[in-house]
Order: sequence, then C-alpha cells, then structure tokens
Amino acid sequence: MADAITPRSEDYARWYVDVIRNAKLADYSPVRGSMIIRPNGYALWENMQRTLDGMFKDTGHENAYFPLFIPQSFLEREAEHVEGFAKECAVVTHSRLEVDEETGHLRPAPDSRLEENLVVRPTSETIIWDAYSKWIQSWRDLPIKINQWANVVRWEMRTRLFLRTMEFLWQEGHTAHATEAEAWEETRLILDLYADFVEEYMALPVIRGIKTPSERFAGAVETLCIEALMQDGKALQAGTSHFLGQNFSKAFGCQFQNRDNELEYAWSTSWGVSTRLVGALVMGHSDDRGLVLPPKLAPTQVVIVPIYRNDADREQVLESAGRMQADLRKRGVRIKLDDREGFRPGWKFTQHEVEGIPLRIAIGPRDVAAGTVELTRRDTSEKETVSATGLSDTIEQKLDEIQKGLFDKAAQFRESMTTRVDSYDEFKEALTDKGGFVHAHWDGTDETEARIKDETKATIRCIPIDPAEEDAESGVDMVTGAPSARRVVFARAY
RNA sequence: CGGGGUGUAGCGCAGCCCGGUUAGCGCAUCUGCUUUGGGAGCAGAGGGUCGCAGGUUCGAAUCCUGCCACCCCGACCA
Repeated sequence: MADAITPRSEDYARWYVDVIRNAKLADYSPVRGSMIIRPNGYALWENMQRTLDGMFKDTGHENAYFPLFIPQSFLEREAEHVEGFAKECAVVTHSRLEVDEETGHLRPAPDSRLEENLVVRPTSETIIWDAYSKWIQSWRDLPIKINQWANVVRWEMRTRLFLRTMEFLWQEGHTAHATEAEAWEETRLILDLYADFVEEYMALPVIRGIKTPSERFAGAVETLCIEALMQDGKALQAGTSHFLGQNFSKAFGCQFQNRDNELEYAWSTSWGVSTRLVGALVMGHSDDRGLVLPPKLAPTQVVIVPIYRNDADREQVLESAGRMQADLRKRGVRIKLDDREGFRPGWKFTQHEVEGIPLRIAIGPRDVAAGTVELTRRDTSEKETVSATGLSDTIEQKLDEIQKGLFDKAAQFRESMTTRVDSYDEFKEALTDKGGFVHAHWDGTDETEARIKDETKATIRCIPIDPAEEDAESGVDMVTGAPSARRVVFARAY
C-alpha cells in the first residue's frame, strides 16, 4: 500500500510529494493544479481551523460568508489590487452550456453571455468593501471585525500540492476601524496570533517581520508576515497581516462621520492563512519514513496496536486495549484502536508511521501478563516498555514532550541555518553552501533588492520586527555600500 | 510562457528502435488455507477503448502526421 518514499537527500521535491501521497493527505485531481484533500489531510486542516477560529473569536472577530463571484468591475477599483491579481483570475462569462451540433460536444451557449463577467474571487477585499461601504455610516458602526473561511482561486502557472494550488482553502479576515492607530493595532494583533499558532500548535518557529514594498500585498500600505524555514533550507511565508490604510475604503467610497463630526474614510486590515500551512507542517517536521505531526494538531494522537496469536489472546488483549482507549478518550486524547483484522502488526506499525501518528501503544499477551505496554514515539523512534497503571498520565506527558521536542528540533535547525554576513561574497557562499536565512545589510532600494534576487534567487523575506541585537545595528549595504540601518532577512523561498 | 520528461490494468513499469498468435511483469485487489511482537507464505482468480484523432499496411501499443493531458525544473505568486 505504502510505496517507497524518496529520501530527502535524493530529491526533496519528490520526497514531499511522496510523503503527502503515502500519508493520504491529498491526491491530484483531473484539473491541473488543483488537488483533492483527502480525509487525513482535511482532518489536519480542520484541527488548524478549529484552533484558529477559537483564537479569532477570543479576540472579538465574527465569522461571515461573502460570495464566490465578484463583478469584474470591482477588481478595477483599486489600482494596485488590479495589477496584482488581474493576471491570475478565473473568469465566468456564460451561464449555460449547449450541444454544438457540428462537434457533438458541449459549448457555452452564445446567447447566454453574461452582461458583466464574474471573477472567481482570488481574495475578497473588493466584494467585502462594497458591502462595508453600505454598512458603515458612523463611528458607532465601527469597528467591524469579520473573518470568513472560504476557498479562493488564483490561476497559478506552477503549482505544488498544498503550497500552491489553483484553488485553496483559507481564512481571510477583513476589519474596518475608525482610526489609523486602531487598524495598526489590529494588524499587529493578528500577526502575533498567527505567530503564536504556528509556534505553539505547528511547532515551527517563525520570524515576524515587515515585507519590503516589492513583496507587499497588492493594495496594502504595509504587509506584515511570519516566515518559517523548511528542512531544505528554503523559507516559506506562513501567514500575512496587511495594514490597508484607506485604500479600499476610498476605492469603494466607504466614509463615516467621526467623533469630530467630520467625514472620514475607514481604516482597514486584511489577513489570512491557508491550506499552505498543511504543506509547511509536512516540510517542517517529516522524515524519510513519512509524516511527522505535532500532537496538538494530529488527527489521531495515539494508536493502539493489539498483538495476538489466537482467539484467547485476542480476547484478552482487546479487552485490555479497549479499557486503555476508553480511559484516554475520557482525558480528551484523540486515540484510535487499530483492531482491523487481516493486517499484521508490522504492517500497521509502518502505516501509522507513514501517516505520522505521534505515539503508538503496542500491547500483546506478554504485556497483558506483565501489566505493561510498549510505547513508541514517531518523532524519535524511541521505544520503551511502561507500566499500564498510570498510563494516561504517561501518555499525556509523552505527547507534551513530543510537541516540545519537535519545536526545539525545528528551532535548533533554524538556528544552525541562520547566517549573518557583511559581504556579498559571504552572502552568496552562505546561500549556496547551506541555504537557510541569511541576515545582511540592505540599502532599502527596490533596485538592490531586485539585483540580488536576479543574481542569487534570494528574496528579502522580511525586515524583522524584533531583531537580534547584532541585526539592529547600522552598517552598509553588502552590494552597493550605501548606508543601512539594520540587517534584513534573505532566503530562497517557496 | 521557456526547458525537460511521461502517457500501456488502481499504482509503478517493460514491450516500441526492428509491425505479426490471446499485450506482459511487479505491487495492489478478490477467494481459500496457514500466519500475526516491525511491511507474511502458498495456491488460485479478476481487471486493458495501449492518451486522442487521422494516416501507412493484409496486419499498428510498435511506423508517420496532428492534437491533448499531466509531472518536474525556471520566471510569477499565499
């Protein structure tokens, strides 16, 4: 069932796809660049969703749902927004199909041409701000803090499972505020929320930073982001939080009367994370044997594999296993008893490892007799025999250890993959030799940034918000020698 | 859009150069028996418009022409 997984060292891209397919997270669909998210992958997404959704609600946000179709003209309203998204939109032009008598195939019926084309949303700022402009009249109508869970479509040239698909699932938050300061506060609040989520639940350390103008969201005044490092030394943007200023409120005529009785355009933010996070999770922790999942997000945290030779053993073992399962379930542990017939224990072990279940309990006649079970950690392969009494406590403790262990390992890896350089030669050397994050001085111009990207394929991932002391000091640009206030973070990225 | 590659059973492939019985192999699937502490063994079975459309030929998976699709690598993007 599980085919061989290409080792990371041999071909990282293939390894990534092999892990996803063997762990049954996703499959290709008949349409290029779009994927089927299978139950294992969707369960992972649901766990992320559930956690994030709770965090949004705890910070005063409400969920709503805006339509999939956007009038084409809406996209024209905000100049930079058009430029950023126009070239990757799916457009609906007809409302009906009919059989072409000549070819016998279906075609859009010519007389069903829409009066105005509809765009399948690549993001929802426009349709949401059109609505907000109707809802907001007074400072008393503010703030509006809405989130939606939705799918969006961007007609990408090159796609990769989870990391970049033409249709993807995400959440997009859209808020409207009475003051600039409040909107900024919101932008920053969400950035920290995202960072906390990725670090605490996904067990991946992130850098919080500001995007350079060239990497900014189309239509934003400022884009904040979190950047994570993958095992092949490439960076991945894991979430963005945009301060939109008054760009969209102006584009959609959304004014309100403020406390000083003046007309003012609303201040806004938007922010999102997507199913790309599932890809980040895979790339961040998994190994050559398959998926490795942090317990806090794993759909199944613990699996029990019963072992027996005959019916008498079977009955005894299953009874014991059933009791453990019930105890752990009561504690809120997501646990599965794999009592499927027709699969041998060894086969189950391997399968559960491929699927990334953090902890395995094996229990056989020997254990029942001795009052023990065998525990095996997915992340370290560490195996130990522990007492069946107090098992629930042991398990909970182990799950915590795994969660922490994964974060520490990823943090250590990032540390070892972070280089601080002062010259362009050192910079190129660091990129070629080991990749990862390279901290260097930059003169702040688009030209230098573009030149470096052109010559090295490395982009400025962000200007860190909380720089290390060594990065906060001033210096000179490694390429042009012009003054630089501080180091910024470069990397080759997904 | 540029470069590379691949389309033959659910998956992975061989066969094609040099046309010729009923298109083959591994894995997976199904049945039976034996097994079960790290991917089981034996026996049997089912499953194919050879990507599509033309053409050449007595005969095409194989040769010719055209088309389509997908994957990988780059530029663009979450």
